[in-house]
Amino acid sequence: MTDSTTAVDAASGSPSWLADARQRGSFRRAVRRWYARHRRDLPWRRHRSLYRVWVSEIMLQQTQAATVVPYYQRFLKSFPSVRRLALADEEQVLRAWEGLGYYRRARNLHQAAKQVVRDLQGRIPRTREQLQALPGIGRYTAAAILSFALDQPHAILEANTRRLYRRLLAASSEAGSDRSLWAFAETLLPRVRIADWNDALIDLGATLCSPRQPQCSRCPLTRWCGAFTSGDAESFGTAKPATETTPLEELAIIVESGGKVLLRERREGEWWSGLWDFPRIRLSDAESAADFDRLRSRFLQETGIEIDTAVSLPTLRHSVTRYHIRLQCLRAEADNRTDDRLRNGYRWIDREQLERLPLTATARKMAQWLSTGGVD
DNA sequence: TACGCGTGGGT
DNA sequence: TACCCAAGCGT
Repeated sequence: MTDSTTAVDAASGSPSWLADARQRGSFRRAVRRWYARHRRDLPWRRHRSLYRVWVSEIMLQQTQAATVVPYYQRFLKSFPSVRRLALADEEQVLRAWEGLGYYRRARNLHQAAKQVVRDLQGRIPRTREQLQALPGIGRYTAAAILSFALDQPHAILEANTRRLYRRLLAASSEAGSDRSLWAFAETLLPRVRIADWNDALIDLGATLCSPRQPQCSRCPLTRWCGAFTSGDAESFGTAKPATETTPLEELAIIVESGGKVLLRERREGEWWSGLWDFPRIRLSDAESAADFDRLRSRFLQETGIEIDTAVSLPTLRHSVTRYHIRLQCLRAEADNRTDDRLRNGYRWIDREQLERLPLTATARKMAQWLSTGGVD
């Protein structure tokens, strides 16, 4: 190996070794040798079908593998086939997804399953174009499904491989555009054993080529790595400028009346649409949770229900994209329970139903307080 | 092209 | 504690 291995061809912007078939072969063997010894044992790699890989890939979008594992296993138990998924109610599907976030994924997956059963006799498409026509499946997911389930020759580009390729190319976030990274991935793609190849690159990116403190000393690819050669591998791992966050103050109230609690299904276009939530009020800068009379009147406006006193519960903190929400929680009794006064879609729900309904993450925590009779 | 979308793990 | 980040897609 010479010092010029990681040199970059000025015209194409790609490293000079990439044009050399022998070098590409050497690179591929290094990847495969590493994978043979270090592959992760993940449930969606055990017995692969189009359906199972599809479910796993949707769950894995923007979500770490370790987080997905228990959800994947439960989901397949509840919905073992595309037909069973298509027959399910959306509420059941969202309940199985609850806690994973990005609930649009679950609704798209459910819609797509219904489409496959209704229009395609239950046969999941086997081409990238047809897969990408289904909701929730983009270029990466289509390529992943076909390569993992059927070993079709499609390159992939996602968070792990994107970081790995940026480092290999010593590309800054501007130079390392998705267009050039996809092209790089396709040039590297071997002719056979594509599923293993794509898994290998993902595992390398996930376990060695991590965003911070990459394990270059254990990496089989340092000979070809521009970032390693530059001596500053870490700096290529993160790219995004931090977006400014906005703090929000909100109030949530558990209101009980005769064994029922007040809940509302979040509507289309709102955050957490399709999930159920306790009554929630956005507090302006001028409003304070300590001003109970004011809150009482805001609550009446929001729900149509009057409360007299309330007990404080813990304050929860959570984020939605660029908003950091401080959610103050209260518990109260309703003065009455006349359904005809309810507004904005609020409903009285049996406490036992809380187990069955899909709740937002904060609502689930509050429901736990309710069922255990206290706070952790 | 850039932003909205959720949550939990890691540091 | 308060960040950063994750097997992306849709608009």
